Amino acid sequence: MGRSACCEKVGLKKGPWKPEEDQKLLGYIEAYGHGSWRALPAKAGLQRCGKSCRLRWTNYLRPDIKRGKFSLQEEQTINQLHALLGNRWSAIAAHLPKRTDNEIKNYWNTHLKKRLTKMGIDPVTHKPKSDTLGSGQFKGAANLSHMAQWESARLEAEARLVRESKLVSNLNPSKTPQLGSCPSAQLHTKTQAAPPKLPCLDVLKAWQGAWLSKQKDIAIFNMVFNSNGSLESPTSTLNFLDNTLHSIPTVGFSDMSTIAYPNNSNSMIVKADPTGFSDMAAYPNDPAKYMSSLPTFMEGFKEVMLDNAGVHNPPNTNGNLDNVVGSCGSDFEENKMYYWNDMLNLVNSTTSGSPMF
DNA sequence: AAAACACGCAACCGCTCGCGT
DNA sequence: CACGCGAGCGGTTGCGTGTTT
Repeated sequence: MGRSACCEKVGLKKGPWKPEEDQKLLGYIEAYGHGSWRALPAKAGLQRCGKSCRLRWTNYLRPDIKRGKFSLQEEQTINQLHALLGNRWSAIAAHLPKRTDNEIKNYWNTHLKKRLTKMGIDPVTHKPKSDTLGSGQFKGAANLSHMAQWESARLEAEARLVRESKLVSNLNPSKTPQLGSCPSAQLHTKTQAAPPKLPCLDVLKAWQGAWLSKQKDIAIFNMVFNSNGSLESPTSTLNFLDNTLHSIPTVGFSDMSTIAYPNNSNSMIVKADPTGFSDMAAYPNDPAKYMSSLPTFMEGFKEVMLDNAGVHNPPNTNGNLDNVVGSCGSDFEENKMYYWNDMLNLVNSTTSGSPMF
C-alpha cells in the first residue's frame, strides 16, 4: 500500500529548527495538545511536516526532558537494558524517565558501545568476544543470557503497561496529567474509541514458542528453580508439575490459551499461572499498582548463577557477585566482572527500583 | 592560523504496526 | 479481509563544534 511521504510537499522546511518555530510548536501544543500530528503544522502555522513536528516535540521541546550528561546510574541502566532488550530504544527509554529514545540511542552509539568494545565485550551480544558460551568461565553468562530472554519479555511487558497506564490516566479527566516518559500520549487529544486493553505480550508468546522448540533448555531452566520447584517473578510464576512432566513458563492472560501436550517423551505441559498476569484483573486500571504488588524478581538467581558457574563464593559486602566470572587478574577481566555484576544487579533490582513506578 | 579530522547530536528516512473503514 | 492512514520506532545522515596536526 503505497503512501506519500509526509514531507514530500513542496515548500515544507527541513533541517534545524529555528527558535521561532520552536515557540510556535510549543505554544500550540501547550494550548491545544498536539492532536493529529499531520494536521498540526497548518494549525500552528509551521512550514514543517507533522513528522518533523512530532520529532521536535518528542526529542527536544517536551517540558519533561532531562538534558545533559548521563549519570553513571543511567549509563549502567542503559547497558543493562540493552543487554536484555537489544536496540529497542523506546523500551529502554521507558525505564529512563526524562530521557528520550533518540538521546539514549545516540549516547549508546557514541559512548557506551565503544566502551564495551574496549572492554572486549561485543556490544551487540554483550558477551565477551573471546569467549564462547559454555566453554569455561562464562558458563554463568550462558544462563544469564537465557534468563535474559525472560527478563526481556518482562521488561517489554512493563513498557507496555506503562504506555497503557498513561493512556488510561490521560483518558481520565479527573486525574491530574503527569508528565512521564511518554508525554505525547498524555497530550494526545485524539479520541480513543476502544477502551484500553490489557497488554498482549506477543514477545512472551514468541518466547514461549522458542522455548517449546528448545527442550534441551529445560535442563538449564531446572537449575533456575529454587527448592520448592517454582520461580517467582513479577510477571509469572513458573511451575513444575511433577517429575514426569515438564512445564514451561507461561502467562495467565485471559486471552492466552493454556497449552497442554500429551505426556510422552517429548511432552510438555504449559500451565497457566494463577499468580501471573491474570491477576491484573485486580487492578484493571492501574497496571503500575499491579506490578508493584508483585514479588521481587529473580529471587535466588544469584545462587543459581554461582552453582552453574561452579563457584560457591558468597556475595561480597556490597551484594555483588565478584566471583561469578571466576578469578581474573587483569583490569580487562575486572571490567568484565563489573559488567556482569551490573547485569545481575539489574536483574535483582529492576522491579523494585524501576524508575517507572 | 588554518586545514584536517573526530565527535556528538539533532533531524531525517523508511519501515512496521495498529486502528478504522 | 483488504486497504488506507497516522503514529512510532530504529537506522542513518549531515551539520556544528571541538581537537589535533
